Amino acid sequence: MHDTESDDDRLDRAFLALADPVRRNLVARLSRSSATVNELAEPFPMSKQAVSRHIQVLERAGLITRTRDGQRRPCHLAPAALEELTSWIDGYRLAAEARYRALDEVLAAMKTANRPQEE
Amino acid sequence: MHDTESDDDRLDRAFLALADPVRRNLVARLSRSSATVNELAEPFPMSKQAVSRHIQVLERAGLITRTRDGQRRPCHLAPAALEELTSWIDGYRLAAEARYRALDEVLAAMKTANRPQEE
DNA sequence: TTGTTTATCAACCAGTTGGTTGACTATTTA
DNA sequence: TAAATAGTCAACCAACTGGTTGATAAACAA
Repeated sequence: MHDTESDDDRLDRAFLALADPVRRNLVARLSRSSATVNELAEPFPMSKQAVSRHIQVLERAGLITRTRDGQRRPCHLAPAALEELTSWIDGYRLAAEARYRALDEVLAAMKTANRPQEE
Repeated sequence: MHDTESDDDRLDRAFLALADPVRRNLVARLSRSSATVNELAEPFPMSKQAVSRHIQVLERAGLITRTRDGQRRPCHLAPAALEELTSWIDGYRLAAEARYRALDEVLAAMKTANRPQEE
């Protein structure tokens, strides 16, 4: 299923999944322990169906996995998927920071070169 | 400006901003160097207005800043905002990983306790 | 001043998201 | 078997996204 899905699609779904306070709250909750739909839905002032759909969004994004335990469908956080996101972000963040540091050095060097005789 | 905005709102905007391949491409481009709207729009098969709006989404999310240079409005990546996102994710990722490691140890201990005489 | 370049604003439209309620499946329990 | 529990599916609706085109503002250049 979904053999031909691009990295872009995966990142789209993952970042979109995190762009909602309810779903981020679910991620936070699941980082403490796995939980069922009912357990996850309980704190929220909305229908269980709405929470179930939020869970599906997280699952399709690969951020959580689900197992079967009788009639329950426990949800488990998928740390590896979270790690992919931080890796993506950090690649560009570190490149930009390195560039800014290099620019600072150039500016510092120019400043020194312009006033070689000062203190 | 915007004194009464919650962390949730900021994270909503930032993750939503990254949940689009065009905007992620802009982030990647800006990690190499700052650039104007025209420069950023050039590679995309869409109107300059559409790219301008993507840039506004990134700016409102705090992921980029803009300066003025005559009639140009150069865009610059904001590494600190990216770092906030990785921090948020990593907090929960590391908690989950630690919990899973602890569970592995419990399971390993139970296995050993059940078969104390087996090698 | 006149015209060119850079960038944004406004109106419009198709598709998606996030909530609702009601019906349904599947599993467990009496 | 019948009834309760866990969860999903389907239809509906308001709000938002992401693209379009046309008009506009602001800074340069002639």
